[in-house]
Amino acid sequence: MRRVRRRRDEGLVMAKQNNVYKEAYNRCLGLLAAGASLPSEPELGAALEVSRTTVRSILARMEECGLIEWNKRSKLVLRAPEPADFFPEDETDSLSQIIERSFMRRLLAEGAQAGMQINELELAREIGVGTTSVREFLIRFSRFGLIEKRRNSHWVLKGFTRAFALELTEIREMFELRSVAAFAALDADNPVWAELDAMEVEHRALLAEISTRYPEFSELDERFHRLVHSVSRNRFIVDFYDVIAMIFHYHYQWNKAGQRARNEAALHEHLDYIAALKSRRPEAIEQACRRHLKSARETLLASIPESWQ
Amino acid sequence: MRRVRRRRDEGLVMAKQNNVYKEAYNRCLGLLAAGASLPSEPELGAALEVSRTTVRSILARMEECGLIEWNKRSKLVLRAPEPADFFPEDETDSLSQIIERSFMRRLLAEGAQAGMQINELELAREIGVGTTSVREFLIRFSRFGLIEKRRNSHWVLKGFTRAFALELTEIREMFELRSVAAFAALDADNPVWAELDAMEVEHRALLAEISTRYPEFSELDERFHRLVHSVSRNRFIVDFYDVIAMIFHYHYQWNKAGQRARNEAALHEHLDYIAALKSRRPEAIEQACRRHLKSARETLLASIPESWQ
DNA sequence: ATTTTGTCTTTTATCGTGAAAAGACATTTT
DNA sequence: AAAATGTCTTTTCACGATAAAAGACAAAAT
Repeated sequence: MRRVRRRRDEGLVMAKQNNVYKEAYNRCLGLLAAGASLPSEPELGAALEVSRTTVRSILARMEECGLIEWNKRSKLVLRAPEPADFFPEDETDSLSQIIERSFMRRLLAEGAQAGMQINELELAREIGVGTTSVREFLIRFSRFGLIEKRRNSHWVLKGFTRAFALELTEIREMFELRSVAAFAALDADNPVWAELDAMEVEHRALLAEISTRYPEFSELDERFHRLVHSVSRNRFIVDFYDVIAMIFHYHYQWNKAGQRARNEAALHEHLDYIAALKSRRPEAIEQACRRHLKSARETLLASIPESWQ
Repeated sequence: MRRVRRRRDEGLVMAKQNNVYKEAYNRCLGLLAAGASLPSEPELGAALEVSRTTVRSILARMEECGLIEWNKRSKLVLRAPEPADFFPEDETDSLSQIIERSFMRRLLAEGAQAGMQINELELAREIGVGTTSVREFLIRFSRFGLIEKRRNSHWVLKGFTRAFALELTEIREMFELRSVAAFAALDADNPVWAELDAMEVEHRALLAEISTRYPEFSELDERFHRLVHSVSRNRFIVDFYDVIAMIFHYHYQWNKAGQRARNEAALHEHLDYIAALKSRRPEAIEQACRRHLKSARETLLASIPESWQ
């Protein structure tokens, strides 16, 4: 079943979605509430992380919508933004996000078997995008070790198996143990200590309201481990966390059973881990690190459906 | 300066180079000498690792050139191939090889500075290929940790610096030590031992004629270390050797000074390393491994021009 | 003298297209 | 019956084209 190509207002086939503009526009609506007028174009560009070209498109539409009065340097706020002013969320996603989500849904929904062929053209048609974007996504995705290319031919799914999880966690443990070893040797005035303190506060705050806020743990978990890995000062270790984060991100999506209890336990482990780091005692650090990684590995292994083993 | 687009014989702009066919054709010429007639199409396809479609194109041209007489199942060899029968080497390279070579030449020749911008369009024009191929190459190349993408914008060169070499070798040493630890625990009937024995013979043969054959060491070195890493049975460790191999491949190209002496020393280290592995004594293995990796690291560090530090 | 704005150019992201290469299936041969 | 061949379909690879987004630079404003 072939999906109809999406078209732009003008009626012609699009070459590129203006999602950067739409996403930045939505974020800029948040800035409107902050003051009576907006800063200069370069300042806005820096704040929104887009070019001045995009900033000017945003300002032009804000004027059209009666949100601001724009005259050269003066950008007076006329009214607060309403829900209707925002672009719909699905128009602000980048193509690669759309493709990634579709691809992962497919992978997890069908219980995709190892050895299965992946067809670029079919994927592109199903998602409703060009083949180039799908190809580029698959090339980027291949570093996660889940797919492999046959020259001049299809991709092969290696499968999210128990073996994959074990290989992944083996590397994770090597890298994290190496990183925490460097942690203890850090100067007392290294800004990482302040970041660690701030994170400890966040952990305690989340733990205090765990019954309602437990879904927020996933994001905090990633930030905590990225902080630890950053201490290694090794780009390969830092980059490898992308693989872990990706797997855990989808892991959290497909395995919600017992999530609250798991997150609460992990929070306690993190607090022990942080205390050990602050003690600067290598043996205590290694022990806390190993304990947490062991339970993280077990959680991951338990989440893999039997049928994929 | 813009290079003229290459064109096909028919005079139209090409969509795809038929380099798979040309490269397989050249290899098939080697098979002609072997016997009085060629095997079946599927067998040829398996031998050359191409589809039957390509095999049939090859046979058609071989008949045209008077190399064989082809009638259904019978493919009689009429004459031995001459140098003129081969396609020129530069027509058999895949686009990604062409792009990689050009890119690396640029990187090494200009003494490319860290922080330098990389422009897809400019690269594509300079090499004489489409932007899509360059984009795909850069995405694949990014996993080597030498370049980084700015969203919706250019790539940034991080530079082949001393820091890069240290980060790379740090991981390499972790991975290789982990792999050799698994080596000692291997069953006596594991085929890896036979491979190791065969490699020891190759090492001794190369060492015996080192004064003339020393350039062959590079390839043997890669095979030896890949064998070691394969024992880890971890895809991330195995795949990481691609990064090392890539760096060392170009390292050998830009630093030929003292190559003979370096290769001879490395051969001796490998032989010690192999002897240690065969002894199955963990301490001996670790010691031999560390010693070799240390000198490999020093060689790599010494090869980095001062100006890139 | 900076910073900001207006205007214009260049590059990136994405598409549709077409030849090369792979693959599927019916027919023929051993 | 199994393998090989002939024929046709589908997919991959690579291109040029075009809107979106970034970026460059001169003119204007503080």
